[in-house]
Amino acid sequence: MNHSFYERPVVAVARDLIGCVVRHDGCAGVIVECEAYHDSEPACHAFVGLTPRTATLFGPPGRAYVYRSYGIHALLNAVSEPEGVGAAVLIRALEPLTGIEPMRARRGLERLEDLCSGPGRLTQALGIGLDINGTDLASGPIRFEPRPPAWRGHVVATAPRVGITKAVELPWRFTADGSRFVSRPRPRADAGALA
DNA sequence: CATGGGATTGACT
DNA sequence: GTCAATCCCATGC
Repeated sequence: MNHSFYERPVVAVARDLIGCVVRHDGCAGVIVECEAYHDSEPACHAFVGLTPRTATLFGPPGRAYVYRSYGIHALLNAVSEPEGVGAAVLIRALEPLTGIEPMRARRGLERLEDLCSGPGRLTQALGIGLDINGTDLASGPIRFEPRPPAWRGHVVATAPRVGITKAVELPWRFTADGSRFVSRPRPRADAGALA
C-alpha cells in the first residue's frame, strides 16, 4: 500500500485496514481490530496541537506512530490524512499469521488468542518498540501489506472506541466481525455491522 | 522544576 | 470486580 492509501479520511483508512497484514521482524498478523483518531476530537493525542509528542501525527501519512501508554506498553498507529492534519489509526488486535513461536516466546504464553488480542499485546508479540516511531510503513522495519485473498469481502463491525474518557460516543472502532482474536470488550455481534 | 494523567495489562479478591 | 506498575510529556507555577 502506498502513501495515498493513508492520505484519506482516517475513518475510511481504519475500516480499510481490517484484513490487512502487519509484518515485523519475521512475525506477521492480520488486523482484526483498529480505531480512528483525529485532531478535531479530544480523545486524539493531536487534539492539543503540534508538540514534540504529536509531531509524527501531523507529519506525512503512511508512517508509524508509536508511543508509550501507562508507562509500560508501546501502542502502534498508522498516521493518516494529509500532512498537517493530526490523525492516525490505532492497531488494537491481530490474528497471528506467521512467526507464532517468536510471538509465544516474547509473550510467555501459548494460546493463539492471547498473543495479539490487545494494542499492548501485539506490539510485545511482534517486538515493536518506541524506536520505530516515524518510520515508513511501506519500506521501513514495519510493513503494512494488502489483504490476503481470504480476507477480501470480510464483514466489518462498527462500535464505540474503548479505553477513552472523551468523545466516547464516536463509532470509530472497527472489528473483523466474528473474529475470536478481537480484544475485550468484544463488540456486540450486530453493532453496526455492514455487508 | 513539580505534578498529574493516561488510546493497558495481568494479578489478585 | 479492583488495583498497581511505570514513563513520557503537557501543563502550570
